[in-house]
Amino acid sequence: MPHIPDPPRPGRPKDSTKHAAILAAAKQLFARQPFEQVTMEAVAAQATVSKMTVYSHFHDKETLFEAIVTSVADQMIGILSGSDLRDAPLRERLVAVGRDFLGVILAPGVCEMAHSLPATLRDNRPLALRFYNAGPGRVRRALAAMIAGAAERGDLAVDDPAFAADDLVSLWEGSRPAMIAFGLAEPVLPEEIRQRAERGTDIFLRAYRPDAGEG
Amino acid sequence: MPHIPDPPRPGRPKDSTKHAAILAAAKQLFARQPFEQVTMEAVAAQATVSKMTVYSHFHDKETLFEAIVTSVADQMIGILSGSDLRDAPLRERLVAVGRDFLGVILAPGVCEMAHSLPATLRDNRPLALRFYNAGPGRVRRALAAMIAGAAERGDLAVDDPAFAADDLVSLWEGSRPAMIAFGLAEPVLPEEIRQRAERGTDIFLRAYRPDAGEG
DNA sequence: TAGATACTGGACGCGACGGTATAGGATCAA
DNA sequence: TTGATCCTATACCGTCGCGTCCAGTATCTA
Repeated sequence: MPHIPDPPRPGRPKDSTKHAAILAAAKQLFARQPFEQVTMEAVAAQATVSKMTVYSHFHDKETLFEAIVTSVADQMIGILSGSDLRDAPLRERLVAVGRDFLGVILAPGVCEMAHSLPATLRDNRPLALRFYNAGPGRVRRALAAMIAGAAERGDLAVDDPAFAADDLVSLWEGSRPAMIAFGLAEPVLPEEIRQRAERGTDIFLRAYRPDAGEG
Repeated sequence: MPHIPDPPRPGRPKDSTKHAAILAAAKQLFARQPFEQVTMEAVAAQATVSKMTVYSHFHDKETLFEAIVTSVADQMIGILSGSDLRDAPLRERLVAVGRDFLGVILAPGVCEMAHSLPATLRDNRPLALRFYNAGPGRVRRALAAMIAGAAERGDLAVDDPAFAADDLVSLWEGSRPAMIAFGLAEPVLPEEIRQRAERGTDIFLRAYRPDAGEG
């Protein structure tokens, strides 16, 4: 996404801080309420900006929403593409990916939104796909590759790396995202994220360790 | 919930088939769209009933929604309270519970709704709690008890039965519910439910088998 | 048969919200 | 300074959906 460097137009330029403020306000509101319940007036008020300004930066409510989703997706990519640790032992690599993944998916703002997204995105397949591929999908693909490599080296006894990656992610998450979405649990602390990543990884390794004799 | 047997009132009695039709129509619509997008007119049309009739049976849109949630929750309880199989081997018992659970949670109508519920129920804790306790919560409690029993008998090496139950449910579900909610996958066939229940259970048993030496 | 209630269909009041219009002040480049 | 554009504030329009009212008809009990 190369940011075209403003072809110098006459008149007063747009205030990029307002743009950011609107984006931040919308992100916060969409995280709390589903699409229909977020009013453009509320976004404007939250950003301490006139409603007209909102419409001057984002033509549409849907355009604004898509900008949010895209932004979160990009943020996910940024965080998740860093965690690899080429030559650390397998467990450490998995735990690191798990920590990053949980850090994103359980973040105070993201988690609630992630669970109100489906309802809104069900009739917007392209955007839904993009979001999924930037977050959960990306992690699953990376994990499947790591697992396949470990299997070839004989470090894991795995039938299908994709299934195994799914298992690992599921063990990391547990019921936490659902509970948060239901409003039955508070957002997690970093300490719990670390514990979940380690616990899930250990259980995974125990289930798939080579001497378990599973084809 | 004992159904009070109609204190005989004068005049034409309410048509219970209409009541059921409204409930069914609403269940179908709420499964597809979030709360705000379902119009009472649509419910009436779907039930081939006048809008006024809808309001005569359910005072409110929220009342109707709560009736749906309650109905689904009761249905869950009905299905899930049957699966126990007192003296079958552990694996068979777990697989049976898993099949029932997945059958409910991945059912064509329930799964989509389950993922639009949180957004609607976040400001209705009691109802959210009731739903959770009737479905996922109930299963987790039952599983924790079964797992604790197996651990006492030495059939499993488990630190915390509640965590372990969480792991098992997570392995059963995988990413399927999320994918369906995002509209990126179709509702599942019974065959896949069986496979998931067995696969998840086997992986769980492998991770927690006693000779793995985990405290 | 009479009285009471249920169902239908259409019309409608009302509030909420997305989006537009307008007018006036602010801020930039030339 | 000028002209173009941005931002604000407010008023406004159109629509949509909830919930109600009403007049007419159907159905039940006594």
